[in-house]
Amino acid sequence: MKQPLHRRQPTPGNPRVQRTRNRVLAVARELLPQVGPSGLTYALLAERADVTRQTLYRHWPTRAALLFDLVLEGPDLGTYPQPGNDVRDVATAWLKSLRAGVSVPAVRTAALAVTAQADHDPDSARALVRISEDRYTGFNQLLEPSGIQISEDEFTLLYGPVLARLFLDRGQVTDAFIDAVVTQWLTTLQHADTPRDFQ
Amino acid sequence: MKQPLHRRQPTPGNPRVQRTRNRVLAVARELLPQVGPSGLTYALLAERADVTRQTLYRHWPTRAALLFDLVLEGPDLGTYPQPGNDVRDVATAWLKSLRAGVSVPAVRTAALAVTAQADHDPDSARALVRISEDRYTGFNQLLEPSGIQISEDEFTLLYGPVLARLFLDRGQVTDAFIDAVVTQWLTTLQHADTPRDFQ
Amino acid sequence: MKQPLHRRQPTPGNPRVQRTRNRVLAVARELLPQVGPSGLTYALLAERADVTRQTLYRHWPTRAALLFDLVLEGPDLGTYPQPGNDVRDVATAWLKSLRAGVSVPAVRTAALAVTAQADHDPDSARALVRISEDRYTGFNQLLEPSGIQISEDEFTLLYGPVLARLFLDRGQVTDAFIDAVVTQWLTTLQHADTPRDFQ
Amino acid sequence: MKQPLHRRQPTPGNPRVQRTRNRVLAVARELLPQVGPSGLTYALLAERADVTRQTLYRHWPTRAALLFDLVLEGPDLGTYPQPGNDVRDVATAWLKSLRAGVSVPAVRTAALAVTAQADHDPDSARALVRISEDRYTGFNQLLEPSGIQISEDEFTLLYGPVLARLFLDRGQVTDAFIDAVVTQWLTTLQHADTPRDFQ
DNA sequence: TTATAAACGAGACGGTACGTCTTGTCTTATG
DNA sequence: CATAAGACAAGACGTACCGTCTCGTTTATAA
Repeated sequence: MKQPLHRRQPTPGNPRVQRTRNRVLAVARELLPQVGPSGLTYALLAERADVTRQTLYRHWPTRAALLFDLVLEGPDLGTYPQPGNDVRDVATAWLKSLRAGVSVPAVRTAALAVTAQADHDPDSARALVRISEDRYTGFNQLLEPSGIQISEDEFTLLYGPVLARLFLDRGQVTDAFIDAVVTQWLTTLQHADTPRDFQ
Repeated sequence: MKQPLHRRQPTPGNPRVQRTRNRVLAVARELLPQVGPSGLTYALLAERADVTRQTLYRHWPTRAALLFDLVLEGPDLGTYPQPGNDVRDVATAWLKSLRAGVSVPAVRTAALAVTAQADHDPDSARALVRISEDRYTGFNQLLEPSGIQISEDEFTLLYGPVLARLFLDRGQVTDAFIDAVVTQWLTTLQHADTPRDFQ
Repeated sequence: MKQPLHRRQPTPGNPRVQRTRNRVLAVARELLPQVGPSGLTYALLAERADVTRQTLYRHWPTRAALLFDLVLEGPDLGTYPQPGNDVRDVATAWLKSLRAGVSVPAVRTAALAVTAQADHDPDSARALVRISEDRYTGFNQLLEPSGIQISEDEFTLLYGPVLARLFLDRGQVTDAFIDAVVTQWLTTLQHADTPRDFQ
Repeated sequence: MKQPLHRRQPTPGNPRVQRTRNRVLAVARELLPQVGPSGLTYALLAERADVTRQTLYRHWPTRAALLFDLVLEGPDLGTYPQPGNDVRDVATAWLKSLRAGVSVPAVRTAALAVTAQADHDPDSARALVRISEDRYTGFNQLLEPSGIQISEDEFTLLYGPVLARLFLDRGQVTDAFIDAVVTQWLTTLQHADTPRDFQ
């Protein structure tokens, strides 16, 4: 739990630095689902990535920093949802994209690890909040063509059931389930007066 | 990650054993929120509980086993929801009880830790599923006077937003938010035909 | 190294006590050469001899005590040397008997273990001296028919090379080597005046 | 008894390594006679030498390895015997040097410990044999000016009584005793034909 | 093209925790 | 009521990982 000394991190511009960084992250992504969050030690990662432990510390002074990068720089999923004016279509596409993202093992494991330690690690907590907000903002951007913007509470009503099913129930998220979520969620939007914040 | 040898655990009947067990769990509950899941080492716990590490291993051969006990034998919350025939009242009371339970720091931390390692530890995964099912069954029992029974999908629609708000958004769950969740959820129930499973 | 509490030892007369004692010693004799002196733990011995560790502690409060018994109550070798008036014959027979005794693995191992800790364990030192004196006295008794009695120094000159060869060189003690030792030793006796002590 | 993994040992050239190594050996030499062979735990040694246990394991993966170093790198005794052409003088001087060497408590204790476990530890056995052979070779080198070379059996006849007296009888080795040993030993040499091997 | 700064490899080290083992004592239940 | 079964404290074992600190060597950028 001791905070490591904050040394100067490698300059991101340097091509050698990028090479090292990308190689390590790739290996980490491959390794994480195999060995689990607690098994992804710097010792193992250094050995597999053909790098010195020292190099890892230079790039990611904290294990949390490494996990952030794994979550944030998840592999491109290609099917990023497009903006649209049909709210149902946008919400459905977005939930499916969320489902896809969380299904990538490395991202999934890293995200859960960050969440678990967020209560006792301010950095992790900050990262988590930032990710949440990014998601929220991004979704509202997708909704712009429809002229509708939703509140944070409504946003939670949308994605909450999906993530709960995946992480907590450890069950499948079928297309039917997504449909049900969206259907229910739309009724709420229709019933709501403006402003629709539940304070 | 190596699975420790499964030695014979202390006989639960023995009063000496119970004394030790309770004392350790109490100390663990106190310690966990302070030091975080990774900080709750057997070394520290042994020292604080005035017990040998060996004794800890006898009682909980795996760290996961200890975490289970922390989650399952959470402190009594007193306000356990009562069965009733008003679905809205039952659901609201149940969500508030869930909120209360997850607000106990030790339970909260332990639950998150178990969740995080469930992907790579079958024991944790099993425990998680069992907890989920217990919650589901318990809720339906509360609903019995109303003559209504809900599906697992509907159950997820109910509690998903609340836990997502707590764990992922790391935001507050206000009474108003709970009301909104329940209200939306009730519309789904009313719209649904029988059977209401979303397959 | 802590000196164990000295509890009351079992009464040697009790047949049950003897049964236990003999069984344990037999198992220990079998075990010792297999696992080595440091591997002969009370835990292992108790398990193999179907006895509680407590019982072992009652019989031999100290590990050294157990080793003594193993050395002193070595198995009967049958060919114990007979007294005689031919000094060469007696000495040769005695050396061969010594060689035989030390070749019993359990005795050999136990004796070496006792020797090694004699410097730091007064009990072991005392036991060692006693064994030495017994051997010395016994040998002189064998010599009585010949009318010759030897000094301790002369005794050491006789058996010293044999034990050195066995324990330190870790080489074979052939009959020819024993003959050479005895021959050389006899010249010393003949040259010596009376008293033949080298002070 | 399980053979510890043989990891790479520190590079002997490194001055930092030598510093550590020498400091530890010095402390061990001081400690060994005080606490005995079984009391010289890595835990104690690490504490006293202001070194981590891990460092000890890096340098001496086996306790036996440490003991070897203690025996082999015994402190210089200064009075190492000189070659000569008077066999009696050389033998006497060599025995006195042997007596001196074995009187150094640390060497004495370490040597006995190695001997005791030689039966069950091949490494110790090998080390013991090597030490024996070194002594034998060294003695014959001292004898070179005299034109005489002795067999291993004759060598054992020389040093056997001295070490037996010291280790087994636990008695004093006086100058007179050494004289007696040498005198007897010389008669054997004179009587012997060439070659003087007792096969 | 060469200096000069950085990133990196190699590896020793102090710490801390792990999971296991043995020891000697003490407690509990049982026959 | 004595004894086995076994829980416990104490502490060593051998291992693993962490975070730091040299000290050389390689690589990239700037002079």
